[in-house]
Amino acid sequence: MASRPSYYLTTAITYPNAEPHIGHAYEYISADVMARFKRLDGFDVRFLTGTDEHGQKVQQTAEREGLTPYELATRNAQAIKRVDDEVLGISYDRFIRTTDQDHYEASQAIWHRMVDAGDIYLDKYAGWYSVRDERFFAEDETELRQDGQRYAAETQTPVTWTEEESYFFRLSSYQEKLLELYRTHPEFVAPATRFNEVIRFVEGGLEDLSISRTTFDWGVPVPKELTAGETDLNHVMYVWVDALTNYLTGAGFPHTDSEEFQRRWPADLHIIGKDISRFHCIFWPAFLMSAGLALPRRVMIHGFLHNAGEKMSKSVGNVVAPAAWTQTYGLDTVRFFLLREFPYGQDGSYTHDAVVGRKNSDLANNLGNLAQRSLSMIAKNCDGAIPEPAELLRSDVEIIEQADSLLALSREAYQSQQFHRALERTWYVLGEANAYFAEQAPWKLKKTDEARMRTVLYVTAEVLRRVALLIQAVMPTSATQLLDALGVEPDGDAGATNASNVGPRSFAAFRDKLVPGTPISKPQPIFPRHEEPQET
RNA sequence: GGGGGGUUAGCUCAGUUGGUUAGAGCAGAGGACUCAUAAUCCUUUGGUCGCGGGUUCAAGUCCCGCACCCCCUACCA
Repeated sequence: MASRPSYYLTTAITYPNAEPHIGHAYEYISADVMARFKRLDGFDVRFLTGTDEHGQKVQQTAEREGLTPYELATRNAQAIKRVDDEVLGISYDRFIRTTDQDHYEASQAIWHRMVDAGDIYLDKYAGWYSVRDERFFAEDETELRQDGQRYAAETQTPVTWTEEESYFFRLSSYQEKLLELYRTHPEFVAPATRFNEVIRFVEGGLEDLSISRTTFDWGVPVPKELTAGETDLNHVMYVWVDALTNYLTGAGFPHTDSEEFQRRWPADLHIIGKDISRFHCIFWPAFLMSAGLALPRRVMIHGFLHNAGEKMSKSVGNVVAPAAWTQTYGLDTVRFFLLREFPYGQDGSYTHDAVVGRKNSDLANNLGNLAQRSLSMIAKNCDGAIPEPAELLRSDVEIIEQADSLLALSREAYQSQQFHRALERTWYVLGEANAYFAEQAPWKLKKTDEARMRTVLYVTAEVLRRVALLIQAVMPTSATQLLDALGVEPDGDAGATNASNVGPRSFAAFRDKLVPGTPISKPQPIFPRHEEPQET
């Protein structure tokens, strides 16, 4: 167990102020696929997801609804967890809440470390504040109008000069260190276009960062022993200090000597959306450098999903709930579609026709039908058991070798989260397998050369087994059904836990072979075509 | 305003350091087969590579200009 390499990955934690939509599901699913793939590949995986519950908005919403902030956060966190559990089948190892007790300890501990490093100081945050927008604007983002009042150019709201006591983090002193990090670790952020934006931003100069608030109290308190003698005000941490630290909490911080922390930190992968790349690619490594902690190995920034090219928004009314999709198309289809259709890291535009196209063409026709036709022939013509192959011919060896190549190719693609590449190549091989099957025409061989027929059916089943192993991460339920249908010994859980590290359904068994004589049952279609609901 | 990216078949996109007749999938057309989920296989229609110049023996691929589209330009999560 301990000898297996660790793989620690995280999603962003969600701010629980709205129902999760398909864009959230995209992040959870892609991280889940990554986690399952690594577990199936023998890694000791830890997969963290959860909710970011502090901040002024939660506090205000709670007040409006007559709840305490914690009650509101709990209610909404449960709604998100329910989507993970009941709608999307997310195999997280811990659902972390930033209100968890150990997270308070972790947040205060990293703050302590940054103070010890001399990177935190008390000052005043001053700027043009818009009460209506609840945010500050820079001088050049405002305009003085005829009425003598200053307005925010972006939102047209009046602003007033406001000074507020705040602790600051010496971000400015990390500019060169960050650039050095980017230079020496080109794999630290992907995709490259996002990374370039980050680099250019840092090159443009960094100002110190305000990292505490005194105007509300729903947050992790800055330890009193650290503020004594400096201020009488109660400071809570700026939410991003608290939020980012969840990744450390999930690894056992602040117990840096613990076996858990030693094993899990640094994280191998943070999966995030493009809206929060700055926090993860600039602030986060700077905080960690200050705290004397190792940096995560990679930040992967996924794109946003658009509904038929339009941004999802409540006002337009085109927001898709994950459950609406899984009910319409099926969970495995949704998972497959999201990873196959869009290059990970780019924005994607979905339509009903696009989902149905993938479901019918890729799943039902190319994969489902190949399984159904080959397994049906085995059930009817081979005494209902995996047949014994005769000597393999060149064409047999070639298709087996193509299937074989998919493991290395998938590993490489997953290593850089190029999910679509792995799937694209897998379906190319399935196309080759369909051509092989048609060319060999086992239904004709049945009348002329039964031994050859058995060989063709065996080879086809063997290709299907390897494909099924690999796609467990993407479509755990369907792939499990396919492996069942192929008579592969039941084992593991399609990557849901480390129980999938070894055994006949792990990647360790990729080059094993189907055992002739293993009985199979009469096949049932695993990937049905899409049926439009009856119009009435 | 400044910086960056994009514009290739009906649709979604690949196109390496410039080099022979510009590719894939889906959709469309024709044929084959009948094991299979009206699935599969074979063949095939379809592109002035946004527009205009330029460099070069040779440009989708480099340079300049133009037109649209998108992203970034710090403290809302």
